[in-house]
Amino acid sequence: MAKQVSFIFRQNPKPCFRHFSTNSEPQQQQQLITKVAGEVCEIIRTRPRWENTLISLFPSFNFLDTRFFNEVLRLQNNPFLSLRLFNWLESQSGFSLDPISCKSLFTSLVECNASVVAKSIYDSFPQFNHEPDSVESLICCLCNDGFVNEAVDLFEKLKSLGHRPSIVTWNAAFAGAVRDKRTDIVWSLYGEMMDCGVVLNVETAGYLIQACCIDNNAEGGYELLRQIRKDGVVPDTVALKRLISGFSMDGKYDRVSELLHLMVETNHHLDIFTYQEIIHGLCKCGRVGEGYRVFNELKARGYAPDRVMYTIMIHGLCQLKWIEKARGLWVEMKEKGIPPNEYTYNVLIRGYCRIYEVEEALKLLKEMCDRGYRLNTVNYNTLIAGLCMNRRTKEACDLFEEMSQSGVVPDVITYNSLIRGLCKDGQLAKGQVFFEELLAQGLTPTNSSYTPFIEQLCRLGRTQQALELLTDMMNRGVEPSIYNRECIVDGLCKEGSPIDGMRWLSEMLDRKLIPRRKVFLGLIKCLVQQDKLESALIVVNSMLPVGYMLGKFLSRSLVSKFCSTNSNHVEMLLQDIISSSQVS
DNA sequence: TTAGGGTTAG
Repeated sequence: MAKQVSFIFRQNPKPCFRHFSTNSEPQQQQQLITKVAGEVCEIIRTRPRWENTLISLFPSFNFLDTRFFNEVLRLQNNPFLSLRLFNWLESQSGFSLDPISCKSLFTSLVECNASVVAKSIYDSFPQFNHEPDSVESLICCLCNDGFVNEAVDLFEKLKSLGHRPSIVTWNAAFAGAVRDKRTDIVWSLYGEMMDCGVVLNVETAGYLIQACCIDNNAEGGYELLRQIRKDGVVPDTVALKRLISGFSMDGKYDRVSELLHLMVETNHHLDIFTYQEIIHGLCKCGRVGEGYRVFNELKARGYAPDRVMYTIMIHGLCQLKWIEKARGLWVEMKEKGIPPNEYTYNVLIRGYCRIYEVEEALKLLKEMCDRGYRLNTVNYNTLIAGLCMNRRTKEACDLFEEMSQSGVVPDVITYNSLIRGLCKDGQLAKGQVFFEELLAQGLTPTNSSYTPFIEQLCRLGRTQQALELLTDMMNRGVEPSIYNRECIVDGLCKEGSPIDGMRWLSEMLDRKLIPRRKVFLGLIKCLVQQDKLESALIVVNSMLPVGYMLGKFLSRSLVSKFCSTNSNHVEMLLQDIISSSQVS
Protein backbone atom coordinates (compact mmCIF):
# COMPACT_ATOMS: atom_id res chain seq x y z
CA MET A 1 0.00 0.00 0.00
CA ALA A 2 1.27 3.45 -0.94
CA LYS A 3 2.33 5.65 1.95
CA GLN A 4 0.25 8.66 2.69
CA VAL A 5 2.19 11.92 2.38
CA SER A 6 1.12 14.39 4.99
CA PHE A 7 0.17 17.87 3.96
CA ILE A 8 1.34 20.78 5.88
CA PHE A 9 0.86 24.42 4.93
CA ARG A 10 -2.08 23.26 2.96
CA GLN A 11 -3.97 26.41 2.14
CA ASN A 12 -5.35 25.16 -1.07
CA PRO A 13 -6.37 21.53 -0.71
CA LYS A 14 -6.36 21.11 -4.45
CA PRO A 15 -3.00 19.80 -5.66
CA CYS A 16 -1.73 21.97 -8.48
CA PHE A 17 1.06 19.71 -9.67
CA ARG A 18 0.08 16.97 -11.97
CA HIS A 19 3.03 14.83 -10.96
CA PHE A 20 2.12 14.87 -7.31
CA SER A 21 0.28 11.93 -5.95
CA THR A 22 -0.68 11.25 -2.37
CA ASN A 23 -0.40 7.56 -2.72
CA SER A 24 2.86 7.44 -4.59
CA GLU A 25 5.58 4.90 -3.87
CA PRO A 26 8.70 5.93 -1.84
CA GLN A 27 10.74 6.11 -5.05
CA GLN A 28 8.16 8.40 -6.61
CA GLN A 29 8.04 10.48 -3.46
CA GLN A 30 11.79 10.98 -3.58
CA GLN A 31 11.56 11.95 -7.22
CA LEU A 32 8.89 14.48 -6.38
CA ILE A 33 10.91 15.89 -3.47
CA THR A 34 13.96 16.24 -5.70
CA LYS A 35 11.90 17.96 -8.35
CA VAL A 36 10.26 20.41 -5.92
CA ALA A 37 13.59 21.04 -4.18
CA GLY A 38 15.17 21.86 -7.54
CA GLU A 39 12.37 24.26 -8.38
CA VAL A 40 12.49 25.85 -4.94
CA CYS A 41 16.26 26.32 -5.29
CA GLU A 42 15.67 28.16 -8.55
CA ILE A 43 12.88 30.26 -7.01
CA ILE A 44 14.84 31.31 -3.94
CA ARG A 45 17.81 32.10 -6.18
CA THR A 46 15.88 34.29 -8.59
CA ARG A 47 12.92 35.74 -6.69
CA PRO A 48 13.74 38.22 -3.94
CA ARG A 49 10.43 37.81 -2.08
CA TRP A 50 9.83 34.12 -2.45
CA GLU A 51 8.65 33.66 1.15
CA ASN A 52 5.22 35.04 0.28
CA THR A 53 4.69 32.84 -2.74
CA LEU A 54 6.14 29.45 -1.92
CA ILE A 55 3.05 27.91 -0.34
CA SER A 56 0.73 29.10 -3.07
CA LEU A 57 3.10 27.70 -5.69
CA PHE A 58 3.25 24.31 -3.98
CA PRO A 59 -0.02 24.21 -2.05
CA SER A 60 -0.09 20.52 -1.42
CA PHE A 61 3.57 19.92 -0.80
CA ASN A 62 4.90 19.00 2.60
CA PHE A 63 7.77 21.38 3.19
CA LEU A 64 8.26 19.98 6.66
CA ASP A 65 9.45 16.66 5.32
CA THR A 66 13.10 16.68 6.37
CA ARG A 67 13.99 14.98 3.10
CA PHE A 68 12.95 18.16 1.30
CA PHE A 69 15.35 20.44 3.17
CA ASN A 70 18.12 17.89 2.87
CA GLU A 71 17.56 17.79 -0.85
CA VAL A 72 17.69 21.59 -1.04
CA LEU A 73 20.97 21.54 0.85
CA ARG A 74 22.31 19.00 -1.61
CA LEU A 75 21.24 21.01 -4.66
CA GLN A 76 21.79 24.54 -3.42
CA ASN A 77 25.36 25.80 -3.76
CA ASN A 78 24.72 28.89 -1.74
CA PRO A 79 24.36 28.03 1.97
CA PHE A 80 23.10 31.54 2.71
CA LEU A 81 20.04 30.90 0.56
CA SER A 82 19.60 27.54 2.28
CA LEU A 83 19.84 29.32 5.59
CA ARG A 84 17.14 31.77 4.55
CA LEU A 85 14.91 28.85 3.59
CA PHE A 86 15.71 27.25 6.93
CA ASN A 87 14.71 30.45 8.74
CA TRP A 88 11.46 30.50 6.83
CA LEU A 89 10.74 26.85 7.59
CA GLU A 90 11.54 27.48 11.21
CA SER A 91 9.08 30.36 11.33
CA GLN A 92 6.37 27.89 10.37
CA SER A 93 5.32 25.75 13.23
CA GLY A 94 6.47 22.21 13.48
CA PHE A 95 9.72 22.36 11.55
CA SER A 96 12.95 21.22 13.10
CA LEU A 97 16.34 20.37 11.68
CA ASP A 98 17.21 16.72 11.77
CA PRO A 99 20.80 15.64 12.49
CA ILE A 100 21.55 15.11 8.80
CA SER A 101 20.34 18.50 7.58
CA CYS A 102 21.86 20.24 10.57
CA LYS A 103 25.22 18.70 9.83
CA SER A 104 24.87 19.49 6.15
CA LEU A 105 23.89 23.13 6.74
CA PHE A 106 26.60 23.60 9.34
CA THR A 107 29.28 22.06 7.13
CA SER A 108 28.34 24.10 4.09
CA LEU A 109 28.30 27.33 6.15
CA VAL A 110 31.73 26.50 7.52
CA GLU A 111 32.98 25.72 4.02
CA CYS A 112 31.81 29.19 2.95
CA ASN A 113 33.58 30.78 5.93
CA ALA A 114 30.26 32.01 7.31
CA SER A 115 31.73 31.78 10.79
CA VAL A 116 29.18 33.69 12.86
CA VAL A 117 26.14 32.00 11.32
CA ALA A 118 27.75 28.59 11.54
CA LYS A 119 28.53 29.23 15.21
CA SER A 120 24.92 30.21 15.87
CA ILE A 121 23.72 26.97 14.20
CA TYR A 122 26.24 25.12 16.35
CA ASP A 123 24.97 26.82 19.50
CA SER A 124 21.30 26.38 18.57
CA PHE A 125 21.58 22.62 18.13
CA PRO A 126 23.79 21.38 20.93
CA GLN A 127 22.00 18.04 20.84
CA PHE A 128 23.60 17.13 17.49
CA ASN A 129 27.13 15.91 17.45
CA HIS A 130 28.81 18.08 14.88
CA GLU A 131 31.73 16.57 13.09
CA PRO A 132 34.88 17.51 15.02
CA ASP A 133 36.57 18.28 11.70
CA SER A 134 33.88 20.84 10.88
CA VAL A 135 34.16 22.31 14.36
CA GLU A 136 37.90 22.65 13.81
CA SER A 137 37.22 24.39 10.50
CA LEU A 138 34.78 26.65 12.31
CA ILE A 139 37.48 27.55 14.85
CA CYS A 140 39.72 28.56 11.95
CA CYS A 141 36.95 30.68 10.35
CA LEU A 142 36.09 32.39 13.63
CA CYS A 143 39.71 33.25 14.29
CA ASN A 144 40.17 34.59 10.76
CA ASP A 145 37.12 36.77 11.28
CA GLY A 146 38.37 38.09 14.61
CA PHE A 147 36.14 36.05 16.95
CA VAL A 148 38.87 34.46 19.00
CA ASN A 149 36.85 34.27 22.20
CA GLU A 150 34.14 32.25 20.48
CA ALA A 151 36.82 29.95 19.10
CA VAL A 152 38.24 29.38 22.57
CA ASP A 153 34.79 28.29 23.63
CA LEU A 154 34.82 25.64 20.87
CA PHE A 155 38.21 24.32 21.99
CA GLU A 156 36.57 23.68 25.35
CA LYS A 157 33.70 21.78 23.69
CA LEU A 158 36.08 19.63 21.63
CA LYS A 159 38.06 18.91 24.74
CA SER A 160 34.94 17.75 26.57
CA LEU A 161 34.23 15.39 23.64
CA GLY A 162 37.72 13.97 23.98
CA HIS A 163 38.74 15.27 20.55
CA ARG A 164 42.28 16.53 20.05
CA PRO A 165 42.43 19.44 17.58
CA SER A 166 45.13 19.42 14.94
CA ILE A 167 48.09 21.80 14.94
CA VAL A 168 46.49 23.73 12.04
CA THR A 169 43.54 24.62 14.25
CA TRP A 170 45.72 25.61 17.19
CA ASN A 171 47.79 27.80 14.88
CA ALA A 172 44.69 29.52 13.49
CA ALA A 173 43.69 30.40 17.05
CA PHE A 174 47.19 31.67 17.88
CA ALA A 175 47.14 33.80 14.72
CA GLY A 176 43.78 35.33 15.69
CA ALA A 177 44.85 35.97 19.29
CA VAL A 178 48.14 37.57 18.20
CA ARG A 179 46.26 39.77 15.72
CA ASP A 180 44.06 40.98 18.60
CA LYS A 181 47.11 41.33 20.84
CA ARG A 182 45.40 38.88 23.24
CA THR A 183 48.52 37.23 24.56
CA ASP A 184 46.56 35.96 27.57
CA ILE A 185 44.63 33.73 25.14
CA VAL A 186 47.84 32.69 23.37
CA TRP A 187 49.47 31.49 26.56
CA SER A 188 46.42 29.74 28.00
CA LEU A 189 45.74 27.96 24.68
CA TYR A 190 49.39 27.02 24.38
CA GLY A 191 49.18 25.47 27.84
CA GLU A 192 46.16 23.45 26.78
CA MET A 193 47.84 22.42 23.55
CA MET A 194 50.78 21.04 25.46
CA ASP A 195 48.44 19.28 27.89
CA CYS A 196 46.85 17.59 24.85
CA GLY A 197 50.27 16.40 23.76
CA VAL A 198 50.22 18.35 20.48
CA VAL A 199 53.73 19.35 19.44
CA LEU A 200 54.34 22.87 18.17
CA ASN A 201 55.59 23.49 14.64
CA VAL A 202 57.51 26.38 13.12
CA GLU A 203 54.30 28.33 12.52
CA THR A 204 53.32 27.98 16.19
CA ALA A 205 56.77 29.15 17.22
CA GLY A 206 56.29 32.23 15.01
CA TYR A 207 53.09 33.15 16.82
CA LEU A 208 54.62 32.51 20.23
CA ILE A 209 57.56 34.75 19.32
CA GLN A 210 55.12 37.46 18.28
CA ALA A 211 53.25 37.04 21.57
CA CYS A 212 56.51 37.47 23.51
CA CYS A 213 57.22 40.68 21.58
CA ILE A 214 53.71 42.00 22.29
CA ASP A 215 54.44 41.33 25.98
CA ASN A 216 57.65 43.41 25.59
CA ASN A 217 59.67 40.25 26.12
CA ALA A 218 61.88 40.16 23.03
CA GLU A 219 64.42 38.05 24.93
CA GLY A 220 61.76 35.36 25.51
CA GLY A 221 60.99 35.42 21.79
CA TYR A 222 64.67 35.15 20.98
CA GLU A 223 65.01 32.12 23.25
CA LEU A 224 62.16 30.42 21.36
CA LEU A 225 63.84 31.26 18.06
CA ARG A 226 67.09 29.75 19.34
CA GLN A 227 65.28 26.55 20.30
CA ILE A 228 63.57 26.03 16.96
CA ARG A 229 66.71 26.87 15.04
CA LYS A 230 68.23 23.78 16.64
CA ASP A 231 65.77 21.85 14.45
CA GLY A 232 67.06 23.72 11.43
CA VAL A 233 63.92 25.83 10.91
CA VAL A 234 63.35 29.58 10.94
CA PRO A 235 59.98 31.26 11.60
CA ASP A 236 58.24 33.52 9.12
CA THR A 237 59.11 37.11 8.25
CA VAL A 238 56.43 38.59 10.51
CA ALA A 239 57.85 36.93 13.63
CA LEU A 240 61.42 37.94 12.77
CA LYS A 241 60.34 41.50 12.05
CA ARG A 242 58.56 41.70 15.38
CA LEU A 243 61.66 40.48 17.15
CA ILE A 244 63.78 43.07 15.34
CA SER A 245 61.31 45.74 16.29
CA GLY A 246 61.34 44.58 19.93
CA PHE A 247 65.11 44.63 20.15
CA SER A 248 65.25 48.01 18.37
CA MET A 249 62.99 49.46 21.03
CA ASP A 250 65.20 47.97 23.74
CA GLY A 251 68.30 49.37 22.01
CA LYS A 252 69.80 45.88 21.68
CA TYR A 253 71.47 46.36 18.35
CA ASP A 254 73.75 43.35 18.45
CA ARG A 255 70.57 41.24 18.46
CA VAL A 256 69.05 43.39 15.69
CA SER A 257 72.14 42.94 13.57
CA GLU A 258 72.17 39.15 14.19
CA LEU A 259 68.51 38.87 13.17
CA LEU A 260 69.04 40.97 10.05
CA HIS A 261 71.85 38.65 8.99
CA LEU A 262 69.63 35.63 9.69
CA MET A 263 66.88 37.11 7.52
CA VAL A 264 69.27 37.74 4.64
CA GLU A 265 70.81 34.25 4.93
CA THR A 266 67.39 32.58 4.95
CA ASN A 267 66.01 34.64 2.05
CA HIS A 268 63.41 36.51 4.05
CA HIS A 269 62.19 39.70 2.48
CA LEU A 270 63.33 42.81 4.30
CA ASP A 271 60.82 45.52 3.61
CA ILE A 272 61.12 49.23 4.08
CA PHE A 273 59.10 49.05 7.30
CA THR A 274 61.62 46.78 8.97
CA TYR A 275 64.39 49.20 8.14
CA GLN A 276 62.23 52.09 9.23
CA GLU A 277 61.77 50.56 12.67
CA ILE A 278 65.50 49.94 12.96
CA ILE A 279 66.37 53.53 12.05
CA HIS A 280 63.66 54.85 14.36
CA GLY A 281 64.89 52.65 17.21
CA LEU A 282 68.52 53.74 16.65
CA CYS A 283 67.53 57.42 16.67
CA LYS A 284 65.36 56.99 19.76
CA CYS A 285 68.16 55.50 21.81
CA GLY A 286 70.53 58.24 20.74
CA ARG A 287 72.44 56.33 18.07
CA VAL A 288 71.48 58.77 15.32
CA GLY A 289 74.83 58.48 13.53
CA GLU A 290 74.31 54.74 13.13
CA GLY A 291 70.74 55.33 11.99
CA TYR A 292 71.97 57.78 9.40
CA ARG A 293 74.52 55.25 8.15
CA VAL A 294 71.81 52.57 7.74
CA PHE A 295 69.62 55.14 5.99
CA ASN A 296 72.35 55.98 3.48
CA GLU A 297 73.22 52.32 2.93
CA LEU A 298 69.61 51.61 2.12
CA LYS A 299 69.49 54.37 -0.45
CA ALA A 300 72.73 53.07 -1.96
CA ARG A 301 71.11 49.62 -2.24
CA GLY A 302 68.19 51.07 -4.14
CA TYR A 303 65.56 51.33 -1.42
CA ALA A 304 63.49 54.48 -1.83
CA PRO A 305 62.73 56.02 1.57
CA ASP A 306 59.22 57.39 1.90
CA ARG A 307 57.97 60.44 3.75
CA VAL A 308 57.85 58.74 7.14
CA MET A 309 61.39 57.46 6.78
CA TYR A 310 62.61 60.94 5.79
CA THR A 311 60.74 62.45 8.74
CA ILE A 312 62.35 60.00 11.18
CA MET A 313 65.81 60.71 9.79
CA ILE A 314 65.38 64.50 9.71
CA HIS A 315 64.10 64.31 13.27
CA GLY A 316 67.17 62.35 14.39
CA LEU A 317 69.56 64.73 12.65
CA CYS A 318 67.78 67.74 14.20
CA GLN A 319 68.16 66.18 17.65
CA LEU A 320 71.92 66.12 17.08
CA LYS A 321 71.63 69.70 15.79
CA TRP A 322 73.00 68.48 12.43
CA ILE A 323 70.71 70.94 10.74
CA GLU A 324 72.64 71.12 7.47
CA LYS A 325 72.31 67.38 6.93
CA ALA A 326 68.64 67.58 7.94
CA ARG A 327 68.08 70.39 5.45
CA GLY A 328 69.86 68.30 2.82
CA LEU A 329 67.36 65.47 3.29
CA TRP A 330 64.52 67.98 3.26
CA VAL A 331 65.60 69.27 -0.17
CA GLU A 332 66.23 65.72 -1.39
CA MET A 333 62.76 64.49 -0.49
CA LYS A 334 61.16 67.48 -2.14
CA GLU A 335 63.21 66.87 -5.28
CA LYS A 336 62.03 63.27 -5.31
CA GLY A 337 58.47 64.52 -5.36
CA ILE A 338 57.70 63.73 -1.72
CA PRO A 339 56.17 66.88 -0.23
CA PRO A 340 56.72 67.33 3.52
CA ASN A 341 53.60 67.13 5.68
CA GLU A 342 52.79 68.46 9.15
CA TYR A 343 55.02 65.84 10.76
CA THR A 344 58.01 66.68 8.58
CA TYR A 345 57.49 70.42 8.98
CA ASN A 346 57.22 69.97 12.71
CA VAL A 347 60.54 68.17 13.14
CA LEU A 348 62.46 70.70 11.05
CA ILE A 349 60.79 73.69 12.74
CA ARG A 350 61.79 72.15 16.07
CA GLY A 351 65.32 71.66 14.70
CA TYR A 352 65.67 75.35 13.88
CA CYS A 353 64.27 76.38 17.26
CA ARG A 354 66.85 74.15 18.97
CA ILE A 355 69.71 75.98 17.30
CA TYR A 356 68.06 79.33 18.10
CA GLU A 357 67.23 80.12 14.48
CA VAL A 358 63.64 81.15 15.13
CA GLU A 359 63.35 83.24 11.97
CA GLU A 360 64.09 80.19 9.86
CA ALA A 361 61.53 78.22 11.86
CA LEU A 362 58.91 80.93 11.29
CA LYS A 363 59.71 80.93 7.56
CA LEU A 364 59.00 77.19 7.48
CA LEU A 365 55.80 77.78 9.39
CA LYS A 366 54.63 80.30 6.80
CA GLU A 367 55.51 77.87 4.00
CA MET A 368 53.54 75.16 5.76
CA CYS A 369 50.46 77.37 6.08
CA ASP A 370 50.80 78.58 2.48
CA ARG A 371 50.68 74.95 1.41
CA GLY A 372 47.30 74.67 3.06
CA TYR A 373 48.27 72.84 6.25
CA ARG A 374 46.24 73.79 9.27
CA LEU A 375 48.33 73.90 12.42
CA ASN A 376 47.48 71.26 15.01
CA THR A 377 48.18 71.23 18.77
CA VAL A 378 51.60 69.62 18.32
CA ASN A 379 52.65 72.24 15.75
CA TYR A 380 51.57 75.04 18.09
CA ASN A 381 53.34 73.40 21.02
CA THR A 382 56.56 73.15 19.05
CA LEU A 383 56.41 76.82 18.11
CA ILE A 384 55.39 78.04 21.55
CA ALA A 385 58.24 76.07 23.17
CA GLY A 386 60.63 77.27 20.48
CA LEU A 387 59.70 80.92 20.99
CA CYS A 388 59.91 80.57 24.78
CA MET A 389 63.30 78.93 24.48
CA ASN A 390 64.42 81.95 22.52
CA ARG A 391 63.04 84.31 25.16
CA ARG A 392 60.27 85.46 22.81
CA THR A 393 57.53 84.89 25.37
CA LYS A 394 55.31 87.72 24.12
CA GLU A 395 55.08 86.05 20.70
CA ALA A 396 54.50 82.69 22.38
CA CYS A 397 51.55 84.16 24.30
CA ASP A 398 50.20 85.73 21.09
CA LEU A 399 50.45 82.36 19.41
CA PHE A 400 48.53 80.82 22.29
CA GLU A 401 45.76 83.38 21.72
CA GLU A 402 45.76 82.60 18.00
CA MET A 403 45.57 78.92 18.80
CA SER A 404 42.46 79.36 20.94
CA GLN A 405 40.85 81.61 18.34
CA SER A 406 41.48 79.04 15.60
CA GLY A 407 39.74 76.42 17.69
CA VAL A 408 42.88 74.33 18.26
CA VAL A 409 42.68 72.91 21.76
CA PRO A 410 45.72 73.51 23.99
CA ASP A 411 46.89 70.55 26.06
CA VAL A 412 49.01 70.24 29.17
CA ILE A 413 52.20 70.53 27.10
CA THR A 414 51.04 73.88 25.70
CA TYR A 415 50.51 75.24 29.22
CA ASN A 416 53.70 73.71 30.59
CA SER A 417 55.74 75.25 27.78
CA LEU A 418 54.27 78.70 28.41
CA ILE A 419 54.73 78.38 32.18
CA ARG A 420 58.33 77.36 31.70
CA GLY A 421 59.03 80.22 29.29
CA LEU A 422 57.37 82.83 31.48
CA CYS A 423 59.01 81.65 34.72
CA LYS A 424 62.44 81.58 33.08
CA ASP A 425 61.74 85.13 31.97
CA GLY A 426 60.91 86.10 35.56
CA GLN A 427 57.19 86.51 34.81
CA LEU A 428 55.95 84.23 37.58
CA ALA A 429 52.64 86.02 37.99
CA LYS A 430 51.79 85.58 34.31
CA GLY A 431 52.90 81.97 34.54
CA GLN A 432 50.50 81.53 37.44
CA VAL A 433 47.63 82.78 35.26
CA PHE A 434 48.36 79.98 32.79
CA PHE A 435 48.68 77.46 35.62
CA GLU A 436 45.26 78.45 36.88
CA GLU A 437 43.82 78.26 33.38
CA LEU A 438 45.31 74.78 33.02
CA LEU A 439 43.37 73.71 36.12
CA ALA A 440 40.23 75.54 34.97
CA GLN A 441 40.36 73.62 31.69
CA GLY A 442 40.16 70.42 33.68
CA LEU A 443 43.67 69.36 32.67
CA THR A 444 45.83 67.46 35.14
CA PRO A 445 49.03 69.33 36.01
CA THR A 446 52.22 67.31 35.67
CA ASN A 447 55.60 67.65 37.31
CA SER A 448 56.57 70.08 34.52
CA SER A 449 53.65 72.34 35.45
CA TYR A 450 55.21 72.92 38.89
CA THR A 451 58.94 72.66 38.26
CA PRO A 452 59.47 76.13 36.69
CA PHE A 453 57.80 77.81 39.69
CA ILE A 454 59.73 75.78 42.28
CA GLU A 455 62.97 76.43 40.42
CA GLN A 456 62.46 80.18 40.20
CA LEU A 457 61.07 80.61 43.73
CA CYS A 458 64.08 78.79 45.18
CA ARG A 459 66.44 80.85 43.05
CA LEU A 460 64.78 84.02 44.39
CA GLY A 461 65.12 82.80 47.97
CA ARG A 462 61.34 82.28 48.32
CA THR A 463 61.80 78.68 49.37
CA GLN A 464 58.82 78.59 51.71
CA GLN A 465 56.51 79.33 48.77
CA ALA A 466 58.28 76.66 46.76
CA LEU A 467 57.65 74.23 49.62
CA GLU A 468 53.96 75.12 49.62
CA LEU A 469 53.86 74.32 45.91
CA LEU A 470 55.62 71.05 46.55
CA THR A 471 52.93 70.14 49.07
CA ASP A 472 50.16 71.12 46.62
CA MET A 473 51.86 69.00 44.00
CA MET A 474 51.95 65.95 46.25
CA ASN A 475 48.34 66.53 47.30
CA ARG A 476 47.42 66.24 43.63
CA GLY A 477 49.29 62.97 43.39
CA VAL A 478 52.20 64.41 41.38
CA GLU A 479 55.51 62.98 42.57
CA PRO A 480 58.30 65.57 43.05
CA SER A 481 61.41 64.83 41.01
CA ILE A 482 65.02 64.72 42.26
CA TYR A 483 65.45 68.06 40.55
CA ASN A 484 62.58 69.60 42.58
CA ARG A 485 64.25 68.44 45.81
CA GLU A 486 67.65 69.69 44.63
CA CYS A 487 66.10 73.12 44.08
CA ILE A 488 64.74 73.08 47.63
CA VAL A 489 68.19 72.23 49.07
CA ASP A 490 69.76 75.05 47.01
CA GLY A 491 66.98 77.42 48.03
CA LEU A 492 67.40 76.64 51.73
CA CYS A 493 71.14 77.36 51.42
CA LYS A 494 70.34 80.64 49.72
CA GLU A 495 67.99 81.47 52.57
CA GLY A 496 70.79 80.75 55.03
CA SER A 497 69.18 77.55 56.36
CA PRO A 498 71.71 74.84 55.38
CA ILE A 499 70.72 72.65 58.34
CA ASP A 500 67.21 72.38 56.85
CA GLY A 501 68.92 71.69 53.54
CA MET A 502 70.79 68.82 55.20
CA ARG A 503 67.50 67.30 56.34
CA TRP A 504 66.23 67.34 52.74
CA LEU A 505 69.48 65.84 51.52
CA SER A 506 69.31 63.11 54.13
CA GLU A 507 65.73 62.27 53.15
CA MET A 508 66.77 62.07 49.51
CA LEU A 509 69.62 59.70 50.27
CA ASP A 510 67.30 57.55 52.40
CA ARG A 511 65.06 57.24 49.35
CA LYS A 512 68.09 56.34 47.22
CA LEU A 513 67.70 59.58 45.27
CA ILE A 514 71.19 60.82 44.48
CA PRO A 515 71.47 64.59 43.93
CA ARG A 516 74.05 66.02 41.57
CA ARG A 517 77.53 66.80 42.97
CA LYS A 518 76.99 70.54 42.85
CA VAL A 519 74.11 70.21 45.34
CA PHE A 520 76.43 68.56 47.90
CA LEU A 521 79.10 71.15 47.21
CA GLY A 522 76.68 74.06 47.59
CA LEU A 523 75.50 72.71 50.92
CA ILE A 524 79.04 72.12 52.23
CA LYS A 525 80.07 75.60 51.13
CA CYS A 526 77.14 77.16 52.90
CA LEU A 527 77.82 75.16 56.09
CA VAL A 528 81.50 76.16 56.04
CA GLN A 529 80.56 79.80 55.60
CA GLN A 530 78.38 79.54 58.71
CA ASP A 531 81.22 77.74 60.52
CA LYS A 532 79.06 74.62 60.89
CA LEU A 533 82.05 72.40 60.32
CA GLU A 534 80.74 69.27 62.03
CA SER A 535 77.72 69.35 59.76
CA ALA A 536 79.88 70.07 56.73
CA LEU A 537 81.87 66.98 57.58
CA ILE A 538 78.70 64.90 57.77
CA VAL A 539 77.76 66.06 54.28
CA VAL A 540 81.28 65.28 53.04
CA ASN A 541 80.95 61.79 54.48
CA SER A 542 77.61 61.23 52.79
CA MET A 543 79.03 62.48 49.50
CA LEU A 544 82.02 60.18 49.31
CA PRO A 545 80.15 56.83 49.10
CA VAL A 546 78.18 58.20 46.15
CA GLY A 547 81.48 58.57 44.31
CA TYR A 548 81.77 62.35 44.21
CA MET A 549 85.06 64.24 44.86
CA LEU A 550 85.27 67.23 47.11
CA GLY A 551 87.44 69.37 44.83
CA LYS A 552 90.62 71.33 45.57
CA PHE A 553 89.10 74.65 46.50
CA LEU A 554 86.56 73.35 48.95
CA SER A 555 89.07 70.90 50.50
CA ARG A 556 91.50 73.75 51.19
CA SER A 557 88.79 75.93 52.57
CA LEU A 558 87.64 73.13 54.88
CA VAL A 559 91.19 72.33 56.05
CA SER A 560 91.98 75.92 56.85
CA LYS A 561 88.72 76.34 58.73
CA PHE A 562 89.39 73.24 60.79
CA CYS A 563 92.97 74.28 61.48
CA SER A 564 91.80 77.61 62.80
CA THR A 565 89.06 76.15 64.98
CA ASN A 566 89.42 72.58 66.10
CA SER A 567 92.68 70.86 65.23
CA ASN A 568 91.40 67.48 66.50
CA HIS A 569 89.41 67.11 63.35
CA VAL A 570 92.22 67.74 60.94
CA GLU A 571 93.44 64.18 60.94
CA MET A 572 90.01 62.79 60.29
CA LEU A 573 89.34 65.31 57.59
CA LEU A 574 92.58 64.53 55.81
CA GLN A 575 91.63 60.90 55.90
CA ASP A 576 88.38 61.75 54.12
CA ILE A 577 90.13 63.86 51.54
CA ILE A 578 92.54 61.03 50.84
CA SER A 579 89.62 58.60 50.44
CA SER A 580 87.93 61.13 48.21
CA SER A 581 90.98 61.33 45.98
CA GLN A 582 91.14 57.55 45.82
CA VAL A 583 87.54 57.37 44.69
CA SER A 584 88.23 59.83 41.90
C1' DT B 1 49.23 49.22 -6.69
C1' DT B 2 46.13 46.53 1.14
C1' DA B 3 48.12 49.19 5.38
C1' DG B 4 51.41 49.64 8.40
C1' DG B 5 55.01 53.66 10.39
C1' DG B 6 56.77 59.19 11.88
C1' DT B 7 55.93 65.07 15.29
C1' DT B 8 55.50 68.57 20.87
C1' DA B 9 57.86 70.32 27.33
C1' DG B 10 61.68 68.52 30.92
